[in-house]
Amino acid sequence: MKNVTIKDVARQADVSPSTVSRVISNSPRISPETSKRVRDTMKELGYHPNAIARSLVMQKTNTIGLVLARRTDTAFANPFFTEIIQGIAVVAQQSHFNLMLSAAQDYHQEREEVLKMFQNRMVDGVILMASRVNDELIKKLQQTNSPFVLIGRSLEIDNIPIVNNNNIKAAYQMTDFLIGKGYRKIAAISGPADYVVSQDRMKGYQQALQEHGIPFKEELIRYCDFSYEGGYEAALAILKDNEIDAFFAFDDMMAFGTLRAAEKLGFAVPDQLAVAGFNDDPIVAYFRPALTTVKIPILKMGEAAARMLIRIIKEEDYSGEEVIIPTEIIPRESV
Amino acid sequence: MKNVTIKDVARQADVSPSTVSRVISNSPRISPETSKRVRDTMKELGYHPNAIARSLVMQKTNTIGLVLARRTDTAFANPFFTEIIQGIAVVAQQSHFNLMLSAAQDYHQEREEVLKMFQNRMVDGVILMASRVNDELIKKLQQTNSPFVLIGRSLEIDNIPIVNNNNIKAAYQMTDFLIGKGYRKIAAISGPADYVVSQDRMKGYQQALQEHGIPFKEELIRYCDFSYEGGYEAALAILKDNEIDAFFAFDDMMAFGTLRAAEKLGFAVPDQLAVAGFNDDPIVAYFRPALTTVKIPILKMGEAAARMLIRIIKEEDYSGEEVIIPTEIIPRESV
DNA sequence: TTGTACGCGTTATCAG
DNA sequence: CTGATAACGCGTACAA
Repeated sequence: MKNVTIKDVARQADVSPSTVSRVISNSPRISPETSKRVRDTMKELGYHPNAIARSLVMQKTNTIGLVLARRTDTAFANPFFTEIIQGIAVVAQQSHFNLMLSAAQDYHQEREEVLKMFQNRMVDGVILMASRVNDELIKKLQQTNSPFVLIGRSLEIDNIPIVNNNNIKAAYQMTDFLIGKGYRKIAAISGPADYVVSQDRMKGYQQALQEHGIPFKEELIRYCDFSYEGGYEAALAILKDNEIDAFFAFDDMMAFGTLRAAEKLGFAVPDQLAVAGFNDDPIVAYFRPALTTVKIPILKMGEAAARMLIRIIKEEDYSGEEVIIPTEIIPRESV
Repeated sequence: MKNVTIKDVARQADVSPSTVSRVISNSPRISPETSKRVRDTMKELGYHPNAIARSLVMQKTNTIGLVLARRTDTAFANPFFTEIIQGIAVVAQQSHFNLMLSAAQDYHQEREEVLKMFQNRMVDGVILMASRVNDELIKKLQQTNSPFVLIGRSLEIDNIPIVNNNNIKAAYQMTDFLIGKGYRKIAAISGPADYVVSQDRMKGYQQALQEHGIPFKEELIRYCDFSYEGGYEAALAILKDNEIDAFFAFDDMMAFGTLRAAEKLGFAVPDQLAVAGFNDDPIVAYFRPALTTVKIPILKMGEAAARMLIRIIKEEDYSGEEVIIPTEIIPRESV
């Protein structure tokens, strides 16, 4: 049951290991006969190249890393992440890259995991989904020339490989859409304040209000987790002390929570209260009332990120760019 | 920017490479002074062991593989899989194992992917989530002595490492529960017929009917994808030609589809028609009417599988076992 | 307690 | 067109 190596093939085919190696890599300077003979013995012996040994000498692992920088439970509960992973997995597959997954419990651990992946030479590059501001991890990766691509981070840092949607614009448009529908007292339920997505969406929300001459009220906004429970509690809190006619939740799961909170307090949606979300998770359309939301082509973002990373790894003189994926408002029943 | 190796450390600390190696592996026979000196220089030089090189010599990758054997879109759309992944990821992390993810588009490609992982020596073992009957992949893995653990496969093959829930029993209990509630004309919506889970749940369903003296009717069962759309269409088809008082869908997403189909045709749930699901996906509780379902501790199954696989890999004389995770009926509004 | 020499499976360089 | 030989970075008998 011993593993058959390049040497075994060489011996059997009566050539040197180098020749076998050349056959494997389709080297042009090799006679058709030997090539065939070697290929035959490879089949015969059931030979498969050892990727580890190859990695060692090539200094390339053909592996990309992905670390989820949230408590894994919240990360996986949100369909957003699984869809991103899906996009990445498919592209990796097509490009003959392996995908290494790692889950970090918090922000600090994410840093450790990412650095470890590089330090142990397990990956050729990573895709980062963490979205906090002010990340020294980024600097570190830049300093050490470690290939990486960001997903969903701010645009404020320049010249950095990133796949994003324009959160400011999207939030602006949704808010504008709500105002156009006649809503004036629009409350906002945001994700954690230190996430760039939260900040950007908040900006767009405020911009739209301002342009329509609607005063921004601090008491109409709440920050919470990107979760059903977070949205639920936040909505209850806002409804308790304020009279409003619409909710704009910066995430679909939060929007669901909002929906149920409104329902619980006896508000009819959308007649007495409108609710809008963000993401267009696949599950959204199945709920009642169906959620009006901002569609983000999440899958495409994952794919784009993977493609960019692989290109950065492969091409010496390409170091990534900024890709903005366009969003779209999906009107449904909840508004 | 060159990578610092064991040799660099050795030279700097004025010892031999083997000594450094011993320090790394905490070899007992080494003087405290040299140990300290070596450790210091490791820090000083920013040394990190190269996992690839280590893998090559140790013939261990410390990596477990996971391949999703569905069209990736359907795989990821179903929360079941993401939760399994989560459980696996957490345990892998704790055990200092890497997790390699791979997505296969179909049954045949799954086989290729799994074998490739082993042939290229990328993994020490794999976790399989494919659930079709009669799998030669399994045999192949057994023959080649490749560590693996199954999740959710049949119990019919003996002596095989597997984490499962007792689908027959669970389906029996849910059907029995429905009958106890007074329902008699219970239709079943199953996943694909060649999946073992489907078959097992169907068995339990039939057993319960039989024990209560209720005749089993072929026209009251339908097979479809594990998806919302599948359940929706199946329910419509059944309702079109039959008069029934309850649906038992063998998956929550299908149950949702069923729910909406009933709604569409004007049936009030649960007053005119009961609907029961399977899995207890986290999202279930948020729907209206909230779904009565069979709770499977999915996360625990992932964890158990990962733990078992790692133990198989590490312990020479342990080759896995059969772990049955208990299920539980969660009564909610839909029944 | 430490150092030397060899091997893990491949690729690359340099001769021939 | 092909074959030695030397790396890649590390672990480990065997010696000292």
